Amino acid sequence: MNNYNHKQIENKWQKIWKESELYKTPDTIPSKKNWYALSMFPYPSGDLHIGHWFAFTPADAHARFKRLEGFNVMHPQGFDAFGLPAENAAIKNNINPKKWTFDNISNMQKQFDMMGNSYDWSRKLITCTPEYYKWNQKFFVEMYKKGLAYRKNGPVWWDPIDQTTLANEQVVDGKSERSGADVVKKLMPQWYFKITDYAEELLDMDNLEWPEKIKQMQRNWIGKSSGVTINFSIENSNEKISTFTTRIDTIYGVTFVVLAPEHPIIKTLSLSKNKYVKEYIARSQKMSEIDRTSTIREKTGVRTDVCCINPLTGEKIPVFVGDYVLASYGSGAVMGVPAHDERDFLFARKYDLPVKVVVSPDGSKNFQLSKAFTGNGIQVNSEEFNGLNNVEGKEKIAKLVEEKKFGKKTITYHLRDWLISRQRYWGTPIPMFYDENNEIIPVEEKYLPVILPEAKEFMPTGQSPLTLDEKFLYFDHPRYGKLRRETDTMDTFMDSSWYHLKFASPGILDSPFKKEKIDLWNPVDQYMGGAEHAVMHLLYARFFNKVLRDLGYLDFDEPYKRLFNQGVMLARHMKISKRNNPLNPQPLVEKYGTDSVRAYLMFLGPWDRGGDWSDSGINGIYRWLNRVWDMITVQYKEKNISQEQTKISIQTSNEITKNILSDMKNFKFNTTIASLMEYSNFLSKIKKEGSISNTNWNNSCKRLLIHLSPICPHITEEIWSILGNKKSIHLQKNPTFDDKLLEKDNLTLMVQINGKLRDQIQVEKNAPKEQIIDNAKKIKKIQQHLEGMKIIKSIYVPGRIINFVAKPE
RNA sequence: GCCGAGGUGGCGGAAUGGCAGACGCAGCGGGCUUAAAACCCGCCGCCAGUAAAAUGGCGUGUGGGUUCGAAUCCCACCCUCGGUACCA
Repeated sequence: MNNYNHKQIENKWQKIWKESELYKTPDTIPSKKNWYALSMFPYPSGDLHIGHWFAFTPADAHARFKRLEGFNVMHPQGFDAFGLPAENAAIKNNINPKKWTFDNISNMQKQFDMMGNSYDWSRKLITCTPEYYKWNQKFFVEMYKKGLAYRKNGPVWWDPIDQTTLANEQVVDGKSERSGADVVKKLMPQWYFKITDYAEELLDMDNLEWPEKIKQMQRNWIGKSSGVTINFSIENSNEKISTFTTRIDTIYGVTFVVLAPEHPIIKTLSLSKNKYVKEYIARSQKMSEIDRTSTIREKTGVRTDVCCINPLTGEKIPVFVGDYVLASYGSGAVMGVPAHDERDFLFARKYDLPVKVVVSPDGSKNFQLSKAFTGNGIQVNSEEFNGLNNVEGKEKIAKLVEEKKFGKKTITYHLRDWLISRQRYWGTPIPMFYDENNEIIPVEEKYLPVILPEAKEFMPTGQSPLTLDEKFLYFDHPRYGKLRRETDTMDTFMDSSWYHLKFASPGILDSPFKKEKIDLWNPVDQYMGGAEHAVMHLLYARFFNKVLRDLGYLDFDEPYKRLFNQGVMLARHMKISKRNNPLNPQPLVEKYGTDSVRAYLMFLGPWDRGGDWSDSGINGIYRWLNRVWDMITVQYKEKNISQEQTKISIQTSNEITKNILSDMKNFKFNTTIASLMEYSNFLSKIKKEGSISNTNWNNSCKRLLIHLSPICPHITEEIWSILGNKKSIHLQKNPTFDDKLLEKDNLTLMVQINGKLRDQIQVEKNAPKEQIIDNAKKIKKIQQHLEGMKIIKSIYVPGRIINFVAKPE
């Protein structure tokens, strides 16, 4: 028999699978249920590195496993092809972004082939093609007509390196998530999607089988908080300052009110006539957003010339401007309660403002504070509410505020509307016209797609490069005459918000997708990808699903039924250079083969944990696959068939299958492989002895191969065909197990004294408790340890342990 | 600060109330070989003990607790990673 030649085998089978269209998925197969296995599609950056392998090959193994379980599995792949890197490459190397993107795609697709994944490439999609982005545009127009897309002049995050605007989510620590630049706020007209309309529904994730961690992150991001909006009237004015608070129970403790520097009332009341106020506001606007939002920074502010009135007490309260108050949250103004809010406490101390305790932990009025007391307690100094628990106080005071029309209960969210427009070239053109009065006219469907024209100039200027294209910019409309086009393009998260639908319905040109096909496959049964998309892609896709539902395209509420996040593959302590790139899997594939690389990535540890990449240890996997190859391809010879070994081998086989079926289901590839290694070690011992029949041997080998096939699809397919099987191993069914066969006649029980292991004992399956305990007591070693002791209790847990609790006599 | 995950041999990790360290890497000893690689066999937590064994003690970040019994459950703390942060 030949030696294991991974290179030849992998080439051979990849070619055969392609030619026979083994992984092409029909929409339905009678008697099979559909299963949609989706990996988050990649950005075509140029090369697939080991991180991509870590994301995609275990996902493929899981999809293959579902196939063995008897599902009709669709496992598609495509390219998230719009985005900045293409444009940056264009600027840097003077390459056409389209060419750059498509070159990368063809290169990456070759690398994808090397992985041996079971992709149905007939469903491939590339988001930068007009056939795809046309539907972005159609959806956009429909959303506009429903009031879900709107244009607003607003303060937006501006990335000075990428020269474009960013959504809230794309700003991390005051820096651009993409470029790393310090972002600044700019006032510009922008397009938004009204994701906030769906905030409440997005919070409902009870029916999602997602990691709790991701759900929690989304909940935090949406940031629901309920409280009361209460209005403070201003002395000698008809204006009111409305403030939002979650602690209406502390209303009697308000000793000042703080406005955000951007608060509109500052203008209305001409508060900046006061030169200190004017200077303060000017200074805070110059300050970078990172400095302003730094929590370590001292809270500062400036006193204005006006006072307002606490509607409940009638007290006169000074009004400040302070940059620790954010214009974009709540109502842009807060009531200052220094006794019960950390920030207000620091502010009050700095400006020597009174601190009035209204909630006290023990109910005493003269409770002394060294810092704010933010816990629950008893209302004091709160007029008619004194003596109440503040939780109750909160309810009662809120009721009073509503009755007296001082304000009303309010719910606010941290979530802001999704900023969708980008002043960049390589994206979906936003399908809108403007007439001479700057009135917005959506592009009619017959004029879609608005084709992204070829461009020559990509230098970021703050305006979309499309502005420079006169031919694109103006349109002679039969009804409206000469119209100017919108030149902004869409955020690429638009593309990934519905791509999973397109996979289910490929090749359709007259509509985004066919509903009958969508319903066959969606929602996605198993979505797999990195946790870095927890609050962006995954939230947008959920929002978009609900929008499409409300537009009548879909009937279901959520796009991804189950989600699994693989961990991050780090490459620390390693220099990445083009010549010697430790992240490039190609040399490993050359040396050990795809199957070894796949198995090694899955063997490293739990998939959701990730780890520091190192290839030490892959040789162990390679050696093992070689042993499996030799063991099965070299003829088995019966020698002395033993009933005992036959029984053990059947037990072992059943046990292994039971473990593997459960581990594979739960993405525990590492323990699956460990079980397979154990099984092959066991079989190789059997082979040396020749102690089971040929039939049993063959069945065991088949079992091993089928279990291994999702992880190592090539070697298993080759051995499978060497064994004479005509139909692909990837079209087989999982081996089964029988719980009855797992029961053993004799068990080994551990014997403990006071919880310390002292010896073990063989017992018969159905032996009575008393007899077992009695026998255990008689063991020599146990007797030795019990010398001078008295057994006060004997514990017997069937199938597990015996424990004697003993004391000195 | 807050939310979440985690801390186990030289390394990756296994065990989620009952044999700690499965499986593998590295290492050590031996076989095969003129030799090396490959391959095969054996050993491999720490300390004490022994000619070698036997054997005993200790041991899952730290300290306490629950339990006949804890890596696993509870409390407090320390550290690492991920997320988030003046959200009123």
